[in-house]
Amino acid sequence: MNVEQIIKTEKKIPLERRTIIHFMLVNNKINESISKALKPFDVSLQQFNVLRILRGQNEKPANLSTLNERMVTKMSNTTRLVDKLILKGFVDRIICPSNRRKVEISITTEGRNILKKIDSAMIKAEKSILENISKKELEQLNTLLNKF
Amino acid sequence: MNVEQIIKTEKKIPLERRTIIHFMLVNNKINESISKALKPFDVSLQQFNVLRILRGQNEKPANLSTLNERMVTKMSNTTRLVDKLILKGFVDRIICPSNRRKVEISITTEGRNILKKIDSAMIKAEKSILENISKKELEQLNTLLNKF
DNA sequence: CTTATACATTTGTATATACAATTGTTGTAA
DNA sequence: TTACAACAATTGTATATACAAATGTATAAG
Repeated sequence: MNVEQIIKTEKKIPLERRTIIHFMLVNNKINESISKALKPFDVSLQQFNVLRILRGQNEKPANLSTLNERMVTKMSNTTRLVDKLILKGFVDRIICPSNRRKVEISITTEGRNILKKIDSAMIKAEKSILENISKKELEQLNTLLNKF
Repeated sequence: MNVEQIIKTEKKIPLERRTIIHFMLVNNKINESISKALKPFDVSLQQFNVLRILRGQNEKPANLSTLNERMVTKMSNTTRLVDKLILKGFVDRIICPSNRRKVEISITTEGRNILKKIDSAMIKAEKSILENISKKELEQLNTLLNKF
């Protein structure tokens, strides 16, 4: 991936700016790959993220603020994100009996089933995204990302 | 930046997946920084990108498809993005005389002025994003990003 | 017990973006 | 020259997201 070539400029970009642009370009590519993998299941990246969080709770439901805390990309409207998942039948939402201000969101069997199907597509997407990166390079990348 | 801590999970995430999540987290942070830097100027990241492309043309106007080609994050509606910039008085748009299907978009003096102001805010944001990264690490990062 | 404050979520509204269909223009083959 | 395909941008529409205000509930102070 050559930055100058992709954004079609002949100018020399300072290393700092170039790195940030580079970063965004790679991120776009990653997002495209993953969105494409999710498309057949009619589930967005954010929706998938919520489903995965709920599965990770093993049976224990989560409330909205917990979901928000754990999402990779925080959203300013998790209510409506959950609305969509309810419409699709992948999650349930009930008012928390011990604190009626809160809400308890849990994944349904149907939600677990779709997640299971998505899992293999996701692993495939991840592999294809990282196909040119060795394990050593992955570790190196993680070390660098830690510095941000 | 510790991935597990940020998304608040105790589970071990496989290195591939962890790297991708890590990547997204850093990207979110970068976007936040830059958006915050742009906020006082009431210009979005994409709008800023278009302005910078137009400035890079030195005087030569660009048409829509050229803009789209050169944008870091491609959009499926550059027309309306340009509409916003016209409303703000930062760009002009005329129908291309030699080919009336095309359009010629150019940056106005006002656009150049705001860009000049944004420039220093942007350099500051870039510096703060990369404050913990040495030059050597930057180069290392670029090498790794090239592999995607 | 009443009132005020903090909390958790939802709703309203504006804006942004994606995608497909449409419009208007140009090039080209008969 | 006409008819048709290709091109470039715009428009319509649905969906996504951001942000602030509103709703309903719990907690705490007097």
